[in-house]
Amino acid sequence: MDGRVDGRAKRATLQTVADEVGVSRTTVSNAYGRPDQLNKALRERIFEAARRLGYPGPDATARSLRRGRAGAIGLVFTETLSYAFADPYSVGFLRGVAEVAEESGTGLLLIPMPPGSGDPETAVRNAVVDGFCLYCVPGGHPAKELIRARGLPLVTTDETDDPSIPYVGIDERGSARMAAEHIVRLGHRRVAVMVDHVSGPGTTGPATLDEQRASDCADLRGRLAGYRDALDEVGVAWESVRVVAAGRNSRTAAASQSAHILDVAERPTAVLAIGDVLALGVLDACEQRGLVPGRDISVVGFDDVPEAERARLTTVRQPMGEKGRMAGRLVLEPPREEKVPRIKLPTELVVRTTTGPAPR
Amino acid sequence: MDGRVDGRAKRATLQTVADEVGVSRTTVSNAYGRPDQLNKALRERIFEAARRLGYPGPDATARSLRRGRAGAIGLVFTETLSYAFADPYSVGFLRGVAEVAEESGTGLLLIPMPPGSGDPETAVRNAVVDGFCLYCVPGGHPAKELIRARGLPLVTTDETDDPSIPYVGIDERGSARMAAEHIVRLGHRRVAVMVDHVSGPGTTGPATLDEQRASDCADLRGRLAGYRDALDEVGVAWESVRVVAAGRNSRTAAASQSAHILDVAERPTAVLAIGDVLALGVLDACEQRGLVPGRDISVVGFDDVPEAERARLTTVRQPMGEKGRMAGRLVLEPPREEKVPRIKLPTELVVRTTTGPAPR
DNA sequence: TTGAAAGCGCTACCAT
DNA sequence: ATGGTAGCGCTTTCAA
Repeated sequence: MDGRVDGRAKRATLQTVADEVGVSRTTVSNAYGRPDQLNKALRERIFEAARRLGYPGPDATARSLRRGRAGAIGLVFTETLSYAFADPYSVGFLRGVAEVAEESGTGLLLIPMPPGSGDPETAVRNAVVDGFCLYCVPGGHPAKELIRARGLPLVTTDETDDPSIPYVGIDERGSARMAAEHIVRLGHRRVAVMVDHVSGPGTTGPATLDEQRASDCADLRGRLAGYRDALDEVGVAWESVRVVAAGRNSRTAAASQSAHILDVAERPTAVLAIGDVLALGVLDACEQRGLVPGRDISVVGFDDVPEAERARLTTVRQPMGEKGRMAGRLVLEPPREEKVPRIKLPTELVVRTTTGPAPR
Repeated sequence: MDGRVDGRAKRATLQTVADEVGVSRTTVSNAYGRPDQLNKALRERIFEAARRLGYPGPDATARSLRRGRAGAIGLVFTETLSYAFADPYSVGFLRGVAEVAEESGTGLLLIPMPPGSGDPETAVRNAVVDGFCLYCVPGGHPAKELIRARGLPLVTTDETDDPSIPYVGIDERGSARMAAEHIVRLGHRRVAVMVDHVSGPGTTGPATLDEQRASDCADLRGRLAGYRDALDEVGVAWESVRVVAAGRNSRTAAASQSAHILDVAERPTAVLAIGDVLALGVLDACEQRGLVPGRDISVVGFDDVPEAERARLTTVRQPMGEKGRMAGRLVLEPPREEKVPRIKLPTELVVRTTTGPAPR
């Protein structure tokens, strides 16, 4: 019957103000949204009445509903926001999206969707947005279908997604290959790989081949395949490559799990990390052990986060900001063509001082 | 007349599906929102019809309007999101807010409101949120009034704000004083201060007393006052303290503006930076000049960001995450009491190796 | 278990 | 320059 029964407090509305001033709702609405549609004096009178009545201005939700525009784009994360913010790579991507959002007066709705917490369906359903960026949402994640189902513009940054979803990213495999080729060219043959996690988050230590293949993260699989490509080329069997999971994408986690790489007989001479944050952790571990990167051991990262330069880390640079900007634009102004955009941005090997010739 | 004229595409709605299945809107609504209100078979039939008709599920905006809940809390920034994300301190705060938001299935709407870009009024008015966190919004910023006017729960982290706004923060002045007292106790008397900016962003170099006083950022003024307290105590005239603006809160900016501190006759023996990011920049500049922190010059930061530990930076630790969590909670469940909460979280001086006795 | 009615608060359109 | 009308798409209450 009456919405008020829902427990909402009675509040002043457009109508209240209109009645008070003795004009129509339209006019009050115009006072806020189209100042040029009424004369200044009336507008002032309306605002004055609004103040008196404690009318807070047009309701944002109602306005969105009527206008058919939410004024926000949704960023979906499957990790906790805490992690998302913690990695400078993510931050770079977000900055990119934010830039284009800012330009069009659009907000960014962060939609946390970590494994245990809450119901992904509800989170997606209730998000008041004009489109979504899927950001590190693994292939099989339930959120993906829900989001598609909402029928809003959608962009993903995850490589092997459904080809019907617009995509912006990099050539994961080729880029990883560059990193590994660099190492191989320097003569390294005993190589280890550091990843965040293969199966669920939290799993640490060496990962079996099966586990690697089972990873739900396409980007990860792509990078591993790239490493493998380069190693195959020189006859290094992938089975001989120890793949170690840090458990999560954190510098300290990587440092501690580095024990599985550094403290073993026949220590690898090179470590490929699938992200700079992990690589920096490996470097920390090296330092603790008195190993000099570039001389005693070589370390290559991925991303080229700001901190990588300071650490003189050899890494693969990907244009994180540009990725974010492209993704943002694609959501804000979906191309009308039939063809689904699939954009690959260029990457580049940045050689600094953490890599050097393989020690004999 | 007809809303469709607005240019919106015709889409399937609840009603469409209801008609197709031959039930009422209520029943379809229940199928989505209250599964226990109808039998399984009917629910399936409804979903099936929805699929066939391309009905994307209940519209989030309409649902929000009807329910009176937006399902998001607004985070207002007056800098570009790019900067906001770039500082680990901000990130720590955001992580805190995110944590409590996640727990209650609430999203975070980032509302960019940088000086030049777009209209703050529009941004605030259109934000579909249940409350706001004001985050580094200077005292006189127009956004503040607009947000208040919306009448939603509101929390600020900026100290000397309107006392009618719930506040969570730290004792800026006392904390800064701790930092300066530490320096003073080590015998330093020639002291410089590094700030991000006093007046508008972008102003760099030494700042006059008038400029310092005119700063619109209460936190900054509080910290400067704290430094001054400690220096006054030992007879160091504040006029003799060179306050240098980096122009913005960035490590590289601080490094380059450090010239105004390090490359002058009678070089200061200690530098107080109002944030760790700036302090790290000062350290970079010291390194370039071959100055050893803790021996040739002392540097103190503020915040205790993760990077500070790695750099062995002496600093004032503030609980950024806790600040965020408290702020989030205060917005999500505004206390019903009359008294406006004003929470000050504890801080702590963390002495590492960038400070040492004043060189003679 | 299902449905009819009653709006949530607003803005676009057209007419005056 | 101002107003009347007609919904935007949904959920809730109450009754059947």
